[in-house]
Amino acid sequence: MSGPTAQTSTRRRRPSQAERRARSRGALLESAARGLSRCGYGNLRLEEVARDAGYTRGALYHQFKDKEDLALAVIDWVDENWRREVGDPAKLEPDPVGELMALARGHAVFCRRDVARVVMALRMEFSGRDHAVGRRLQRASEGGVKRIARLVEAGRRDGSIPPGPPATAVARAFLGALEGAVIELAGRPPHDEVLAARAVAGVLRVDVEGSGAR
Amino acid sequence: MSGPTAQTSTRRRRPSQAERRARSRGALLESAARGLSRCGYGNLRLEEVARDAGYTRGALYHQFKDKEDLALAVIDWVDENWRREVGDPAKLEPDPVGELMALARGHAVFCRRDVARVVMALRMEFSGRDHAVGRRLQRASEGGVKRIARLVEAGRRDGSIPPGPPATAVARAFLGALEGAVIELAGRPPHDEVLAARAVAGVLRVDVEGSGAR
DNA sequence: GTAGATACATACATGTACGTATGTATGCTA
DNA sequence: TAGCATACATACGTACATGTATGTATCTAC
Repeated sequence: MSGPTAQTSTRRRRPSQAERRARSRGALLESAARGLSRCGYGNLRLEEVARDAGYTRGALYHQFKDKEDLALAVIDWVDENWRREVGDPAKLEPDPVGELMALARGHAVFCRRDVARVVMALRMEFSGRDHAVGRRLQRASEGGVKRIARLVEAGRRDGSIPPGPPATAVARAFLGALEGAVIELAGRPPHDEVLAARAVAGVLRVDVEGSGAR
Repeated sequence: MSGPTAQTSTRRRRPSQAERRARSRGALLESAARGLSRCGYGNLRLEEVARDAGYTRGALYHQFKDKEDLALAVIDWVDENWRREVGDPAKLEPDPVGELMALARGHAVFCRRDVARVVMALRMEFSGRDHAVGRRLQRASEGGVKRIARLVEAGRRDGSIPPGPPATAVARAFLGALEGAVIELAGRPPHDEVLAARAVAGVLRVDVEGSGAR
C-alpha cells in the first residue's frame, strides 16, 4: 500500500508515535541483547532490561508479548545485523577459501560488540532442552553450517581445501572454533581477528597468513 | 574393639555411614554436573538434581551449604577429573608441541562426557558478573592459560612454534577454539578429536598431521 | 474541542524455587 | 539396650520475577 496519510513534511517533523515506538523498540532490543549476552536468558531480569533502556517493564510488555517473544526478537535482530555486516560482504569473495576466511575475520570484528555473544550464550543455555528459543537458534545456526559445508565441498572440488572429515563436521568445527576463539579474545583487537583466522584455517587445513604466502 | 569396624578385608563389608555419605555426595555431584551442563546455573532446579541422583533436596542440603556451594564443588570435581585424565598425562610428552596437542586431543576425548560442558556453560553465564562461581571458574581457567602460554613460549624458543601474537593471547585462543570446536562436535567421535587438533594446530601455526592412523 | 487510540507507568496476583525447620529411621558408641 | 549422631525426607516460610490489570498523559482523527 502506498503511504496514505503519512505526511513526511520537510518543514518540521516532531516525533510521531510510530517513530517513538520504533525508537523505544530499538532501545529495548539493544538493552535486551546486552543483558542476554551478559546474563543469559534465565538470569535476565526484565526490569533491568527496561531500566537500562530508560523505561519500565510496562513499555517492554507493550512492545513484546512476553520474555520469550523478546528473546526471539533479539535473535532475529542480531541475525539480521550479522547477515548485513558479515554474511553478505563475504559473498563478494571470488573463491571458497576467501569467502570462508572473510566469514571468520568478519565474525571476529562483529563480535567485538558485546551483542554478538548473545548467540553463543543462548545456544549454551538451550542446546539440550526443547524450547522455542533453542529452536530459533538452531534454525539460524543450521543455515550457517550448511553454507560453510557447501563452501568446504566447493573448495575440496577445486583443490584449495584438502580432504578430511565430512564437510558438515568440518563446518561445525569451523563455527565452534571460531566462536570459541572470538569469545575468549573479545575486545582484544587486533589479535582476535588474526587468531580467529588461524583457528579456522587450521580446521580447514589451508595456509593463509596475512604475510607473504609462498 | 574386636569388631569388624577397622577391618578392611577383601570380604564385602557393609556400607559404613562415611561410605554412604561419600557415595551420596558423588551421585549428587555427578547429577549436578549433568544438570549444570544442560541447564546452566540459573535454570538448574535442585529438586531435579536430587531426583536424578535418587534423593530429595534434603540430602542435597545436608551435603552442601546451598546452591552456590554445590556449583563450586562441581567445578572442583570436574577440574580434578580433568587434571587426572588430561592435564597430567599430557605432561609425559617430551616437547612443547607434543604436550599442547596431547592437551587438545585429551580434552576432546574428555568432553565426550556431557560433564565437561559444565565449564563452558558456567563461564558463559558468569563471565561478566562478579560472582563466586565466576571467580572460581576464572581461577581454574587462568591456570590453563598460563600453562599453555608457557608451552607456547617454550615452543617458540626452540623453533617448533613460529612467532605471532603474544603468548597469552595465543593461549586464550587455543582454549577458546578448542572448547568451541569440541562442544559443537561433542558425541561425534572420531571427528571431534581430529578437528580439535586441527583447530589448535591452526592457532599455533604448526603442522602436525595425525591422519592415517585410526 | 471531543473521543478514541497509543505509549508508557504503576499496582497487583501468581507461580516457582530457594533456604530452613522439623520429623524419622538407621548406624555408631557406651 | 540406651543414647546420641548421622543421613535423609517432609513441610513450611519467603523472596523474587513474571505476567496482567489498571491508570495516566500524549497523540491522532473527526
